[in-house]
Amino acid sequence: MTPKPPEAPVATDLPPAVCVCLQTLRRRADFLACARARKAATPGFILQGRDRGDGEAIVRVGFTASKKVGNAVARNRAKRRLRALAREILPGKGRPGWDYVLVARRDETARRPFAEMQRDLAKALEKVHRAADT
RNA sequence: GCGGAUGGCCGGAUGGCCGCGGGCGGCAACGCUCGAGGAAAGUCCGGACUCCACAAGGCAACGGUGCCGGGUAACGCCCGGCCGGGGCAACCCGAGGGAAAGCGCCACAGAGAACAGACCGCUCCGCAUGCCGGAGCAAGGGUGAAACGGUGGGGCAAGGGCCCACCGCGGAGCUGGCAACAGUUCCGGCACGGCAAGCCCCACCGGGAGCAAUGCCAAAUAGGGACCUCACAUGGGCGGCCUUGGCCCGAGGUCCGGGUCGGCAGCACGAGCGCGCGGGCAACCGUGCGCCCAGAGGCAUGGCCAUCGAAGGGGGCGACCCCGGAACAGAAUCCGGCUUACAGGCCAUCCGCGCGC
Repeated sequence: MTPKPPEAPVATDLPPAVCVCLQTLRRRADFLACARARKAATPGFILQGRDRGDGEAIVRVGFTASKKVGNAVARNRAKRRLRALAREILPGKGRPGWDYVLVARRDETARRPFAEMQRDLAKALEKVHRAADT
């Protein structure tokens, strides 16, 4: 057990004023469009992202956990961790007008320490954004 | 105490911070409240509910069920009983109607496997006394999953239901039981092998598709119909051709019907759950009181932390200490079952053995 300073809980360094206007992707076409765009792989998950270019400022996010991840329990748990991750990071680090998709990996998505997954997502976002800028 | 049988239950706990889905209140900020399972699983049976078809019923085909009685909305489920088999016992297992309607099959071995048959044999007779011929027999040996009744006695040349007793089998009666069936008496004569999970026969049951069912509301765009107004001017088309006349092809408006995206309903108050009482051996039924118990549509029930923590490891003579951290698994129209998966634990009843009193 790593003793953590109690005055530094994880969620308090969120930007307080950001409107949490995340929406979830609902259409297969949106998922496919993201899959064809920018990608960044991390040990716990794969990030896909693209600029919709429709002028809307909202950030949208989708989650994918295929049968390769495991049975229904494993898939649900993976998606829940990814959802929790997206809620904490994307309102601060995501770009307005973009869609993101987080793809779960077998075992690692459920097992990797959450703090590392948070760092992974921040780095992956930078990578995807940088690739889009050049 | 040890070993076993059956039935049932639980299957991580508490708290903090940040979140998610539904409901309620509020203009809002926000607050309150509820939020996975015994299997939510497999989708194997039975229903509810919808739409389609047919509506009385009968026959045929196909599929299913199959000891008896009860329970239930219903079932292939459950309860109680019967029969057969296993176990010292508690108890467990069994698709358990019909093979004296018919067809088919019964490998290998064996003489012979279904309206019997004679390999080794047994007995008698004959003589040419032999590895002979004739006649009788099916008890004994051997094969097999199964051998055309079994055991004992009489009888016989040797044998054989040939005769007798008992058992088995079949028929009739009586007694008990709602029944399956059991017990018993008399009679018969040995006539009747197994498989129905091969076909079949008999009895009973069964329309089809499914919540992405189905119903309602209904935008833009394109298109359909009715009416009104304008244009009815050029042009085109139609009635064989020409003239006159008519209709259609145009624009605008109103209305109607179908209908995609989308929205709403179905969609969670029910064959509901808990406790008590009554009936019943039980499954279950009746009744009183109390309760409201997930409801999404990219699919909520999560992330992090703290305290505690079963199994399992390791150390110690020991109290105890250290490591370790929870099985199978995640609702999608809803119920009743079945089946399958499941770390570990708890409770109740019963049986056998041992010890003590």
